[in-house]
Amino acid sequence: MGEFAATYDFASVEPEVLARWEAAGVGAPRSAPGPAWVVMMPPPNVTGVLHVGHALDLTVQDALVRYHRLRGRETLWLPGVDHAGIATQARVEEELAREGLTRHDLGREAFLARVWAFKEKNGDTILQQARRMGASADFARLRFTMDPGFARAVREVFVRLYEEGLMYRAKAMIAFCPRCRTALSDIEVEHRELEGQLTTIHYPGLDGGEGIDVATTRPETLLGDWAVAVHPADPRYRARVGTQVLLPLLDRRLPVVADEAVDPQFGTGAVKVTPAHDPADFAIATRHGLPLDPVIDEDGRITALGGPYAGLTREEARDRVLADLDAAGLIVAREAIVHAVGHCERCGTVVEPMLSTQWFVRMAPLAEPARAALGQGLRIVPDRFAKVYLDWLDGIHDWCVSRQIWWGHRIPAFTCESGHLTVAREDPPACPVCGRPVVQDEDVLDTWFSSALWPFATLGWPDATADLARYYPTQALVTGWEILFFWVARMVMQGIHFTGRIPFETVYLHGIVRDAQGRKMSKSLGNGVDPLEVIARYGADALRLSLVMGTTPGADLRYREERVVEGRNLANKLWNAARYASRLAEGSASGAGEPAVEDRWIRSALARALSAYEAAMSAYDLGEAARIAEDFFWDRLCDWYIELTKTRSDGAARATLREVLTAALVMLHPFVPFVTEGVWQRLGWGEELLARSSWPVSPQVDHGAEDVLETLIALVRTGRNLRAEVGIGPGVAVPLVLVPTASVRTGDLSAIMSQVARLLRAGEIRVGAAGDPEPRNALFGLAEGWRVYLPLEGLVDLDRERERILSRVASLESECERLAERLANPAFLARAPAQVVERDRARRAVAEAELEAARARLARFT
RNA sequence: GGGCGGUUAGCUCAGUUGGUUAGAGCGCGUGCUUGACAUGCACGAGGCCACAGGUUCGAGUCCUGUAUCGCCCA
Repeated sequence: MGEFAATYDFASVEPEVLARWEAAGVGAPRSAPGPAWVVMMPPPNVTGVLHVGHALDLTVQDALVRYHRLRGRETLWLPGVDHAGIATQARVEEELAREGLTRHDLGREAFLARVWAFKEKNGDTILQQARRMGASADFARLRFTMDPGFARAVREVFVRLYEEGLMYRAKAMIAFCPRCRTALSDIEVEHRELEGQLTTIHYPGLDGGEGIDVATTRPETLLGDWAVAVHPADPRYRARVGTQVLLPLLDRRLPVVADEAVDPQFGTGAVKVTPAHDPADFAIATRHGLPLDPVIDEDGRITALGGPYAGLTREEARDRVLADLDAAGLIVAREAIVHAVGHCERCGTVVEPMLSTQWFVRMAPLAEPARAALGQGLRIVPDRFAKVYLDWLDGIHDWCVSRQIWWGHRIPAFTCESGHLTVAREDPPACPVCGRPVVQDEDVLDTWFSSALWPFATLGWPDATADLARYYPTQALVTGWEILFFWVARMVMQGIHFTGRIPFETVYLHGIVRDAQGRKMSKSLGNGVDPLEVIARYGADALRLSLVMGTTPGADLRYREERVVEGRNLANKLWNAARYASRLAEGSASGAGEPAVEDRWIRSALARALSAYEAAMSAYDLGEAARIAEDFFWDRLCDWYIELTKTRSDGAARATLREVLTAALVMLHPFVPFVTEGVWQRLGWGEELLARSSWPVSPQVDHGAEDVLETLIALVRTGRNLRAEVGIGPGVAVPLVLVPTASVRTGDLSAIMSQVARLLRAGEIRVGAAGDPEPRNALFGLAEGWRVYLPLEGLVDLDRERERILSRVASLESECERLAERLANPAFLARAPAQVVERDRARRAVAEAELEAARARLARFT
């Protein structure tokens, strides 16, 4: 490995480090005692390219897995790809459309061959990009949700659920997307508030009756009406229940029925009943034995039931129906109304509620154990999502899992001419009941149905494999909160049902990455950020750090380039600290090993940083851990420790720097793996790979050294402040006089005096005794109870200096007053914890001593 | 309609079980070619913690309400 250049060049170091990791197989699990730490990568879509949301998800997982690897656990991060039924099929159909073809022109088999070809070509794009981000997954174990083994697991699950009565086929109201041309589950429908029109239509009475006015937001569905319903207790309509009215435009006779489900407050209190296209209407129709014929087909067009309107789209039909009603004088009123309209979550098309025969999973029996799992082995981070999870389980609906597309796991259900239904693990050659030929169900399963098996089907289930025994259940599942229901909850249900184990201990939910203005990234806005482009400009470490820092679990975060720059700067700082350390190591050590006070202090600071870091990591607060590590490295290690030891080259200084810099590299490695590894290679201090090195042994906290350094830092800061106050540049050595007040904590400054002098660029330095006279014409400051004087004959602006001391006196006075007041309060003394009282007493002592010193200075100031 | 979250420095955000005079980065001002780093160093300015009540010896933190922005569910 090369030398240290003056600035860090991520463009050359990152690929070099990546090659080294891949050659060493860093992602492969290495046997270690104790349980393995496992995380399953949420499989990205086979159609996808890496976006910044993946980048966040991958960064979090990689940071966790690298951390646990460094802690000595056997780790497995299993990557994969999802076949993404509807999305992938749509992509290939788009390709075909450019050739003037549809999937029906090809036929099912040829079409699927084409999709597989697409998958082979594009399938691992995201995972290749994930590697470039430093993702230390075990790519040798890459899984695909349509692999033969996975397909077997999906089929096994389907058959078992069927055998257990949890999978059934039924005619029910489902949501249908006319554009995707498939049924959807209820949670794939996104409700959007839209401005619409509430149209009140007059349905004429029959045989001279007065008729009824009904209100609707969907006038076109009138063509599919089979009744008008009113509330049984509604006095306005009670007399008309049992009579008939005439459906406008089609002259169909409709009964007036009474049903509790009608809200008398809404509209006119009378509703039209379109049984095949509204869940509430369907319920009414079932109760009253009405026909259920559909009026809108799977293309979103009017069926033959609509008579002259047949073949029109829903939108066209609405316009025509309204125009015709208007012409007939049957529109009573129109008013604007805001109402929720269901849209296809994927393509945005208005979904059509439709009566249809589909496969469903009975969810209530699966939901109950998933509910109980929370708090008994399952936790969600952040925990406020626990309530969302529970609420959803409590109101769960049966899951429509059949999809009218070709790309996916085909439903293993077979019917013969006689209508016997067979659901089987192996394709039956003939009907087991009557021996006649069978045909397989045309539909495929919802992609999420197979995703729900991800944690165990990837490990070989239903076989009892060694991997399954070793790596299941897993430790964490990292994903965005937006798929808590779609994926996470269903994994919990299926995991418990089929393995008897909760599939992961912790669900870590992160937010979505928004643009700098807080807007969702989208293709139409063109505000998306391409992670690869960011990596090309700033390096993968910079991107990773920007995604982890300044974020909290569950909260959305804004992408800001400034933060990426911050990451790049940290990488450069790490590089340069290592560069300094390698230079220090070059010459021979002068003198041996008694550690100086700053050596003891930095090790104490390391102890504190390690313990805070570990606590943050176990709380999955990665942003906090990263901040702790960065702060230790940059503030404590670079700004103070290295500066304090620049004149030393003794054995203790070298050993200490090596120890604390190593620890800083290890702590930062999960977040910025490339630069830390690159630096480690060049330092050659230990293990071949930092990624596989071991966790630092924590030193002891050293209170004595901390007290001394706290004083040192305060003195230096105060001195620098005074220098800056009068604009004395670093070229001028100034004299310095330190005089203790009654309350100093560190009375003996001899150990640090030369350091203070050097960091302040002080010339002559004198430590006085408590009673010493005040120097004349000196700048005055206070630090940790010490009076700090810079005697600068001729350079002191007397008025300004008096002003400054006056303001210091004022602030000390208010502090003393505040503390005195508090300490005089009997309630405070009686109820506050003893240590709080003690601490405030000590504070008062310091403040009073400083106030006295400041007043004395003011009094003698000339 | 039900629920959740945000509101803290010019900007983006931290702030653990209530306990110093509320922090960081960026930005801003001033000064520095200090022998790792100007992708850097030092010093500084900048906050009625959305608002109003309440609990408490003590509230950015807990409770109630209001405003406002966003999200989820129906």
